[in-house]
Amino acid sequence: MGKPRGRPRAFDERQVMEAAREAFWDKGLAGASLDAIAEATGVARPSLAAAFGDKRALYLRAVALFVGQMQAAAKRMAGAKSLSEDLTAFYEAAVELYMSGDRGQRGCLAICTMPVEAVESQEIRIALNAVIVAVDEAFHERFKRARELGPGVDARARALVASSVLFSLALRARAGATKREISQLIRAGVDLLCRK
Amino acid sequence: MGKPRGRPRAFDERQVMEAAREAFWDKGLAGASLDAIAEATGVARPSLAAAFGDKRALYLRAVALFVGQMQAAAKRMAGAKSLSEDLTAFYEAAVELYMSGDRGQRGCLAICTMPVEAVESQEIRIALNAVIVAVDEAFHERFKRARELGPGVDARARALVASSVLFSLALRARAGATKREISQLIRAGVDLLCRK
DNA sequence: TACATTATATGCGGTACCGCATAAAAATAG
DNA sequence: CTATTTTTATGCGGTACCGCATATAATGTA
Repeated sequence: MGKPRGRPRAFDERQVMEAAREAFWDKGLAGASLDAIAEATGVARPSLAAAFGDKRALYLRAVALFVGQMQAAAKRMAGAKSLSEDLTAFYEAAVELYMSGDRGQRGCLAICTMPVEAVESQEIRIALNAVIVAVDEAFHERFKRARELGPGVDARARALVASSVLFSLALRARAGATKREISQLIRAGVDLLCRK
Repeated sequence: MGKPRGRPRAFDERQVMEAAREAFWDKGLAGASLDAIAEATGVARPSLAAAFGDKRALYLRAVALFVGQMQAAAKRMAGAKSLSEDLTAFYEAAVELYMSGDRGQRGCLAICTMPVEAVESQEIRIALNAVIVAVDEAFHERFKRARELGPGVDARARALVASSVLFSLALRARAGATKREISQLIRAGVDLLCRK
């Protein structure tokens, strides 16, 4: 493929996406403004619109970027160690992300900012559901391989509860929970999830 | 207390609160407009401001109204029946509320609309945390009384996971989960939470 | 009946926001 | 060098929203 025809992009698409992710992570879809993203990146709004579409489309791309990073972390859970070690490692990696950010803890971009939009926007509702299902399936995969649990254990049921613990961590982190409280939940969740 | 001095209220405060709750439940704080609430109730905006303060104050009152209704439902969990029956009954009562609404499922007003505001507004972050803690404590009370579980079981740890299941139900309902999926989660959660 | 008090109704001011339209700029292709 | 294509920059239009200020109405009190 040769060089593109017209005037080249003057901005870095990845940089804009990261700025958008930060803005939406802090304020959600309704609370964030394209003006702020445009100013933060030095890109004019019409350029954003041409490259990414409208505000909602940019938001959904930012969510996808975030989810992709989460899924990369989830692969560390692929069964290298024991079930409880893998679960703990994944929860801790997630919390690491949830508690990052200079301006305080922000939880999960998807779980903490999509639900509020999910009633008015079918598109976002479907995307949110896709995120939830993906988390369920990631845990399901891990539980299916868990030989620590007897054959009578329902891997699917465990996965639903494991997802719930993750969502809870996401919410609590954003609500300002301490690391100590977070750790207690991780321990309680893993302990219960690994019962025979 | 005698009658108040000046001109009497021409609107029903409770009716306004319910309209506010509906609006915020659907759209969240940023997405809902005072204009819409004013129009829906026939009350002019300045009257709302005089009676309830600004938008955020009205939102927090609507959340308090909702949480109060939830807590009333939680008291049904006071230990009348077995642990698993009480947990199931409470989850089902909550889900009943989460899946109500003509325009589709809305989940929990607090869990689904407060987090997005919790980064920018310390007031809402604290209020959200208070809701979470209240849920934790409600479950904690119930687990402390559960004699089905041995004395070695950590009631506090169980409560943290039980809360997580509730939050998960709230999120999934808003994401459009089916009643079947919701039921599976309740069953999986209760089953695990009642393990010895 | 006159006054004080509270609530209501209307309207203004300012801000922020999104989307689009138009014109200029920067690159490639012929 | 000209034409074409794509991006950029500026600006306009319209909408929605919140908060406040002012004037009016309705009630209790003297």
